[in-house]
Amino acid sequence: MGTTHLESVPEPKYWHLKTVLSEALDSEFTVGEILPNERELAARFGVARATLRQALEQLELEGRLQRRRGVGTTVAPPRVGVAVGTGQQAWPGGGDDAWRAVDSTDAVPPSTVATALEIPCEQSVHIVRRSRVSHGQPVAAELLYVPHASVPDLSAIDTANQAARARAVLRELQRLPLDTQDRAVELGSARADDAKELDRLPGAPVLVVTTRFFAAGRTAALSVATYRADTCRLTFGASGGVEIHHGPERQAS
Amino acid sequence: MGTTHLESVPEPKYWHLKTVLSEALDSEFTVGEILPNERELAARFGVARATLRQALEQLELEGRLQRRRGVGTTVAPPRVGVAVGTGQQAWPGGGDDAWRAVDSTDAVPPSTVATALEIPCEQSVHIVRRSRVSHGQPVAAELLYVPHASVPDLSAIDTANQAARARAVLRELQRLPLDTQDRAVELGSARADDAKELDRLPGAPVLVVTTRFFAAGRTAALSVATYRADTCRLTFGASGGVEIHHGPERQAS
DNA sequence: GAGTGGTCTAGACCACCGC
DNA sequence: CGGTGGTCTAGACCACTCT
Repeated sequence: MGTTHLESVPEPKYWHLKTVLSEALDSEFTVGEILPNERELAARFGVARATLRQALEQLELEGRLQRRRGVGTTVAPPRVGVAVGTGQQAWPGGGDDAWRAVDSTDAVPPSTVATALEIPCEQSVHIVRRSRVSHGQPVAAELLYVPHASVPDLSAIDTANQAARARAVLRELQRLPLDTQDRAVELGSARADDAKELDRLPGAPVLVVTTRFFAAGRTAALSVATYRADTCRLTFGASGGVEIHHGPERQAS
Repeated sequence: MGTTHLESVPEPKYWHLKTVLSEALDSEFTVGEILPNERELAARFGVARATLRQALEQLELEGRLQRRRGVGTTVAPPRVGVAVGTGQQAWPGGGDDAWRAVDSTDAVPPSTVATALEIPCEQSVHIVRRSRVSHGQPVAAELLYVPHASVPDLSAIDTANQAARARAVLRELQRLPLDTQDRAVELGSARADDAKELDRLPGAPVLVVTTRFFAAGRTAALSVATYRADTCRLTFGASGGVEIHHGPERQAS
């Protein structure tokens, strides 16, 4: 009959495209190089632009590409390892801290945060915004929620200078004896304000790191940090982390 | 003059749709409930199906929805906390381990893995496959790469019984004195085989946890575990983790 | 077989960047 | 201004699951 159903499970075009592009990136392109534009690439591969974009989207998700509106699509450098937990427990804002305090406000947190802090809903807390830069690129934005009870001696603050206010909250926090902390990592999408800070579009994939700080038998602070998922590899433990992934794949038989 | 440019920055339709749907999920739906199908939803909101799908995709990415071909779209339960690091260091396969050994082969690993293991390219290693189930759902698939040098006493193995072979490798590994380990978490997309194991489509977003085990001054083993990003929240540290996120958002002013 | 989500097309217009 | 990626449309067909 001739029709030896070669592909009883034909893989989707965009999936095949992704593989082809991925191999081309390994062999024919260098980091930072700009690719042909989407319309041309689509024509070259004989697919609709939407299909090509589906492949590009995945490659961007995997940190292989970087796309910027009005500019073009470039080959991304390998993900930067970003140290998240050094092993020992520490308050935010300590000596070797990679963060920069931006400002601080006093507001009612989302109800989910209030629950985690074990405080009543509608009760306001200090909200410290911080940002983190690595290799010249913004990689993370953080909201640190600190109940008033955790920093009782914070008084007569200069409300005008927001950055100073933020630093004052962090300084007061250091004086508490830190008991333990725990951490969770999950996938999320960037809210509008985070996206702006991370130089991405709203909805961009981010890794959300939630850290709870315990002191004096209470939850003394809660940090919600959103990292750019396309450019970051979060590392835990002593050393710098592992350099793995995407590369000429040789499948285990 | 009536045109007081209400929306000088008109947010995209799919973004607005996502917000509307998200609020509807909070108030009008219960976990497990199935939503109207995509064609109907698109008609109801007066948008093209592709646009609706863009909103659904994001909600699925955030763990709010679960979509299954041939079945429908359902409201997802909150993400399950999955303990990844207990704080203390331990070999895989130890007593309280949540993993199930599947099988083991002997093959040449990808070059990136060979580099991390500090072994020559083309040198074969033990590759142990394991899978992890939580609340009755598969949540992770792992490939554990073990150089032959790390398990020298592994001899006369029953090559027929793959699962037994896997357990034998893990057992031998326990006898090594573990020095340290380090860990990295990054976003990836599921390879075809992982996707099958995780009951997802290829390309589904996953959290890739790479763990390096050091013993006797060498990298004694390397684990690459892929977790379903839509259903999992990876927790580190002692307790079960934090329950945060997506919920009626009250923005800090 | 009926109904679902997944893929794909060929177009259009918009928002943004750099010249 | 021209060129880029981002959004959106209205259709079509396919792969899958359930009954």
